[in-house]
Amino acid sequence: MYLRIARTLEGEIRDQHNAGDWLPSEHALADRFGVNRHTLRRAVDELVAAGVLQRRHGRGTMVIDPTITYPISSSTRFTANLTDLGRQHTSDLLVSETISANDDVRAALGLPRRGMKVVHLMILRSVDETPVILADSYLPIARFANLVEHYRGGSLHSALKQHYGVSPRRSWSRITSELPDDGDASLLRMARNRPLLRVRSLNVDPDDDGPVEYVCSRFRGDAVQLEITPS
Amino acid sequence: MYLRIARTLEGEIRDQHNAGDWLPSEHALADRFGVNRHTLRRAVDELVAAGVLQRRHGRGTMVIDPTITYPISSSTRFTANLTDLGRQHTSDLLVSETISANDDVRAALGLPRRGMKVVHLMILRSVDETPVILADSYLPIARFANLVEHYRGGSLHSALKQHYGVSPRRSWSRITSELPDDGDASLLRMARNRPLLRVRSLNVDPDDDGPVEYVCSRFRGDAVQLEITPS
DNA sequence: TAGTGGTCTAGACCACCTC
DNA sequence: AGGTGGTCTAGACCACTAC
Repeated sequence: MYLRIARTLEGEIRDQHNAGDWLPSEHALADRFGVNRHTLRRAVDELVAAGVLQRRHGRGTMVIDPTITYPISSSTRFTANLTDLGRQHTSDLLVSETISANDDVRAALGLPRRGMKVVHLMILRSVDETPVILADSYLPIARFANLVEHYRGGSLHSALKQHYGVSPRRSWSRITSELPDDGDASLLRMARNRPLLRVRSLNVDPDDDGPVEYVCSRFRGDAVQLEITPS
Repeated sequence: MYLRIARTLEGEIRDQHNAGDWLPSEHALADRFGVNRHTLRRAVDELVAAGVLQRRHGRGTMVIDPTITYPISSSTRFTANLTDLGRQHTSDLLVSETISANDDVRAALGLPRRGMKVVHLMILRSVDETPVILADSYLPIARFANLVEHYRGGSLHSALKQHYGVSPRRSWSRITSELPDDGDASLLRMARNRPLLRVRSLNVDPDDDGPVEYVCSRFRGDAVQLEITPS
């Protein structure tokens, strides 16, 4: 019964509601479907788990953007070629700062000592107003002095080439899948219970194979397909 | 209260239980904690969602391997190199049959007509009794006649080489992330709300680049890390 | 047939938010 | 103060699994 109610509700939401709308109260919905409030809650549980609804204690139950939550047609998927990651799409620079490298970054970039400084860039790449990739880039400050001043947005790799004469080449990529934290889910406009593709990769200087950029990218797992072909 | 019970239960499970153990019944646990069965169920819900427990209707509630469920240390992760996929680990042949190719398989293998026959193999690869990869392989029957008889388990690519003289080479791989369905979650002993890495790839004959095998592999996203390095 | 988890009902009280 | 979602209780019946 709760599954039937969930399907009914889901259809109505897709037809009649937009993101941000508030649902009638659980009490009202339970009355309307002629079931106990617990049963109605169980139905809403399903849609919360599916990423369609979001509960707010004391306020109500809100509709989340349904158009992104259900990219059922595979034609709506983005395809990202691994060799092109970090070089395409419109991008917004969210963070640009100099920080001390943590252990992961140090290991990837081969920095010898703790606490060495790196430039941290957080970039959100979008296609047609839809956020697709959220990427943290880490570059050693020793090699890219003043990068924070030189790069203000757009193509990072163009800036690297223009100001430092480097055209990084991908060395390796490691792919895992996780659930997003609140911040990532919000920026990528995805439900917290939908999977996230995480790609960590290292870019090196093609001349000397020295590490120049460590990137941790996050994709909406349901919206992006990574394609790997032999180089 | 249900959160307190969940934490208590989780601690006991990690200390005293191994994967495959059955928990006491909900009725017994509710009695023991002095709460209503619904409250106890709500606590168990948490651990099911966290991937610690798995319910089986009519049988009981089972403990899932906690060492894989919480791979907090990255050293406990499996690493699979994309070029090695399908050639390693111990494997169980779950399904071996001849079927009509669906559209996805036809497109990948370049089969001209609808309804052409392919061999479908479903293989579960495990490491130390832990299921890691679940793979569906599709091979054109025209090229691999009697494969169902020739291959009974073990290394598929050894069998292909021995009986058909082919050593397939990876042509491309496409990676997405999804939530598992019931069957996949059960076979991979993972929670339904944890992410799944899905890798679709095509293997070709190195001699003529003709498609010989289309593979759809599923990994536990939290237990496996795909590594990609230039060949 | 007995035991297990799955669902539904009915009612109560609490915590949170808005007015 | 009144409405919303969050939790707990009590009891019932069903569906599935094992013996």
